Amino acid sequence: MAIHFPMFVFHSEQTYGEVNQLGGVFVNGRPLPNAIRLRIVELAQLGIRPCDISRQLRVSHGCVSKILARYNETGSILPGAIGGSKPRVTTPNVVKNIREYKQADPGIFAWEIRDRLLADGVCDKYNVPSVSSISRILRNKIGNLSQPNHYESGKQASPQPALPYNHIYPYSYPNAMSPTGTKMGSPPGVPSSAGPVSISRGWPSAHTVSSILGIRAFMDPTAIAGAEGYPPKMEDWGSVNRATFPSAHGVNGIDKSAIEADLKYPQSSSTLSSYVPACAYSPSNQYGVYTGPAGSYVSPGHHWQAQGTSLSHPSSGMSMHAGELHSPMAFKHTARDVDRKPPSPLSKQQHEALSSVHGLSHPTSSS
DNA sequence: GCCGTTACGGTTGAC
DNA sequence: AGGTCAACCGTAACG
Repeated sequence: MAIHFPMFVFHSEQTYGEVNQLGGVFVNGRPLPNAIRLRIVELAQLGIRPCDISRQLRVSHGCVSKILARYNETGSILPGAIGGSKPRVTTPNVVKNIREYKQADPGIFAWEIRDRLLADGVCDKYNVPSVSSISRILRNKIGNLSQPNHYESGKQASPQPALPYNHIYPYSYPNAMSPTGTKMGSPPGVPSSAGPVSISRGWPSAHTVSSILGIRAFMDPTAIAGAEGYPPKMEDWGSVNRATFPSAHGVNGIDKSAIEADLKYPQSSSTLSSYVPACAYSPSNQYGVYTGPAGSYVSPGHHWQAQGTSLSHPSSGMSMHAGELHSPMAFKHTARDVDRKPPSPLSKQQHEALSSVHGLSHPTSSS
């Protein structure tokens, strides 16, 4: 077979990505959209084989394998935390102590804090933060104590992170819909200034979930800001896991709002916790949808809706409703496969699952 | 043909 | 402010 060059897709709609051997669109270095991840797990739970899922969703089998393995292990469909580094000296305990010192004496100097960390035995001479690190901690993690932010106030009460890593990290999806439903006009990589919320970075992507799924939320300031308005802190990574997720809301059932939240902020929404427990999350993992002609994972304008199957994790008993993945993928051969050689007798449910993926729209095959 | 694993080129974000 | 680096990503290829 011919050598396959990943095609670089760049749309007039300001989306881009590459096309894999299966015709699916992906963005190198970035996780698949949660919608796809969810679909993978969903189909697997219907008994559809990974190889078929791979073909159906046009995701490499290695990726399907990885996502399913992770799901089986952690119960989470979400990708891991991307980027950052584990704190070397800025441990939660150190931050906590610094906060206390600062609260007790708002005028305290960084060097005094440093001395106190040593004196109190919080740190030893080998791991005590530098003065500059302390300054950064004060600036970035503690901020103005007279105006405690949600994150800190929320976190303070608990030794565990209240949230996973990234609930509010908006990418500026070039083709993402603005809160008003209008397309963002910013070119890739250029933070949009149109919205009330400053988008920290541009994320040119063909995976704009918003366009695939019609999710507005990536650009929705209120959604982006979430309840906290602050990103979770990296130092909590180590303890961020399913056990740390509050299960208050989670009745093992994830409803549409949860899915939407998921799509918006992959790991952060507490509503997600029941099925995305394991995320140590990087704020940035979400991008959207695959709009490339080759990929066309989801038809723009559709909203992700919970209407189909429910997802349950064997080990946790969690379940979720999967939204329908509107994917005008070209299932030329998949339809054939199903017709000709069902991998195994598919149940009616399985057929429905597949057809929900297949038959949505025409293969655009515009690539 | 299926699937687990891994090299690779890429992104991310705390330090 | 900007570079570093270790985390992650999905694909492609191998066995």
